[in-house]
Amino acid sequence: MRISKKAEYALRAALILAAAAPGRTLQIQELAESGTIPVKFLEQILLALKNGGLLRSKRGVGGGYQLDRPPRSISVGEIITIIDGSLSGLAQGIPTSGFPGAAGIHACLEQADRRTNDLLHSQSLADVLEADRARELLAFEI
Amino acid sequence: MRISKKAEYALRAALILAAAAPGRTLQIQELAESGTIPVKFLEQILLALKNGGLLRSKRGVGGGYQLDRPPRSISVGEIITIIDGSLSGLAQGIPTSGFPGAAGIHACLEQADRRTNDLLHSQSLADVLEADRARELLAFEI
DNA sequence: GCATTTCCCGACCATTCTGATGGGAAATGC
DNA sequence: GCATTTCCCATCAGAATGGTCGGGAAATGC
Repeated sequence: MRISKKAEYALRAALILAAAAPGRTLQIQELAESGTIPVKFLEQILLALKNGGLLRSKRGVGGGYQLDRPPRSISVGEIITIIDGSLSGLAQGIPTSGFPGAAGIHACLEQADRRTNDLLHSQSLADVLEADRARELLAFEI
Repeated sequence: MRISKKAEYALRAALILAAAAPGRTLQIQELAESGTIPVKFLEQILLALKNGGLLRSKRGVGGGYQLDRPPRSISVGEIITIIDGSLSGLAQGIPTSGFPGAAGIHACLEQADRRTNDLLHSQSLADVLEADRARELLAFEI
């Protein structure tokens, strides 16, 4: 029913990378500080994101991480899915038969899953950052 | 990210009650067998549903449970909410500031929550049973 | 008054999940 | 060859999940 801390951290890190100057690499340390994330925990997360095809990394002096694709083409849903395995699996494990309404309830939950999936896969990191800026502007005007 | 087993059982029990002849009371034993639910566990669940204003109960010989309202006016979302406390809290615990995109990501997840909430609160037990019957009919024609 | 059935506790338990932490191997740059 | 930084596996404590068990009180029907 919730998003895992791990996925939350992954989103933070991805957003920080997305907000950084394009082409710039950030090290785990910097990301951990900017996002207030435990370093070693973040390490695992970045690794997962890398293996998920989202990040590119470079070892050694001057190494670090950067997004492997433009922020416009990376969705919130994709990140959560990489980390948590799935996103909003309300229908997971629910039987499709065995008692009255079984198929119906499963279909219903599946539809809910589809909706959040669609929404979160349609929101890119760029969208999120823009929403953030729009919100700041609004706050300023008030 | 998932619906708890408890909520799943609650849905089963509610649907079984909804499918029964109106006005008929079912005992824990019957519900447990029809829904394949551990009896003592179900007891807790029915109690919660009763305190949530969904069920009416009667003690003693010939006692049991029945819905306190027509199936048309009880939603899937209501049941899950009573048992799990909330439904689809993707945005729960996500900060609204502290790093670039924080507000944006929170807003995004909140929107997803609103959508599943709307959907599941719009689906009544009656709807679910009907969907079930429609599906059976379809299977028959194939 | 006796059987039945819900009500309502509270304790316990096994397993899994979550949120980390630690230590070393392997690249890389100089 | 040495510092740096990622890679990767192993482990761990604590919480949550999904129950189980027991027992006594209170309705209700006969």
